[in-house]
Amino acid sequence: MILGLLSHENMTGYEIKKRMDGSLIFLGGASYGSIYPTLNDLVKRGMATKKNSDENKRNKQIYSITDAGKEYLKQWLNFPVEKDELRYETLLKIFFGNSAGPLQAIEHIDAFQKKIENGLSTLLVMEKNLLHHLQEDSTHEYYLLTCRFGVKTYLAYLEWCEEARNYLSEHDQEEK
Amino acid sequence: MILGLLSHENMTGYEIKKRMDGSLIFLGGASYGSIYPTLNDLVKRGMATKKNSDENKRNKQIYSITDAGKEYLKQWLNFPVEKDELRYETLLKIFFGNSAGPLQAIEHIDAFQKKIENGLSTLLVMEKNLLHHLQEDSTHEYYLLTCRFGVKTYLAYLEWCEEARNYLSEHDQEEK
DNA sequence: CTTACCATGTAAGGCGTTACATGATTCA
DNA sequence: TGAATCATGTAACGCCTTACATGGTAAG
Repeated sequence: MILGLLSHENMTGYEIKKRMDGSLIFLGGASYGSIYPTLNDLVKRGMATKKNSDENKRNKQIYSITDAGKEYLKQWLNFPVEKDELRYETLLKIFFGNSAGPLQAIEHIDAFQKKIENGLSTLLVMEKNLLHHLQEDSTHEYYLLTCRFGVKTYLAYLEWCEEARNYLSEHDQEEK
Repeated sequence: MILGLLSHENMTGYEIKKRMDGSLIFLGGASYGSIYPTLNDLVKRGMATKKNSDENKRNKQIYSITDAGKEYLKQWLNFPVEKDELRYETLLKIFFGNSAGPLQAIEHIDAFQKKIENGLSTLLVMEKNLLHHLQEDSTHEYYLLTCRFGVKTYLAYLEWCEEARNYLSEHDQEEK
């Protein structure tokens, strides 16, 4: 992922982290404790270079991808996908929800729904922006596809939230 | 998750692994190298007991949840969700797809679609079974909700696959 | 009789997080 | 001037996987 980001533009470790925690959170995050060592490893392996920006006294390291790095990235992209993994604790808590009862489950669904609604509105803004700037850069088309994936799945999640809540509250009434 | 499984029925480590890799793969898997030590840890912490089944000469250890384990599980279920994480390598490869081009991206989408179609048909079978046996056990209602989540999201994925493939193949023609 | 599956566990190692340590700059 | 943000890194630790090591049983 870091190599991919560097293929789009030169960045510092700090900026990479921000990107991963921000608009790309959808693709997965990372901590400084993994970003900086990875970056240095990429340099060691000849896939990136590190330049000290002297713009300020700030100790700012700007990383750039090399041709070898681009080649490696292309190879990785070419390679079949190994792992697609969804790990939703919410889902686990719903699955074992019988131990705690419907009210607990509904609380988890409510919390989940709020998170998803927030994520969705972010994605919709991104989508709009991408549609505006599609012509500028062909990478934007791929961003858009990823974004659309998010929009569609989040809409499905929200439908599920409604359905599940209705199901559980009906069941809860029967119990009384 | 192991504690949750034990709350539903007594099991061996081997059975737990099979369950996690089978119908519950949706909730996440685990290796023996994490299951057996966890099981022993649960025993050490008084949350489960281990009984040697003497049915055969087979060295079969059957684990059961204790009251303390049930209590701990309930507390965990009560606790707010900390992490819902989706890590789809497919998505990452689509996002950086510009480096490899639309044909590569379409290949990843095709492979993804096949995986999802398989998963969906499994989920639909599960759903049917659950609907048949809903009355028997109230845990089934929670299984059904989880299953419905899968069905809905997988359908959304498949819609996305169509959309993305169309988008990319149009774009590919323009390039020629 | 041998292949596949049942069954349990340990050891080494990889990967990533959290916490720590440090310091500059910007803005209110 | 103090808080927030920019900025980089290391060390300890936890968690998990892979690979190894071992053996029983069922079915063809």
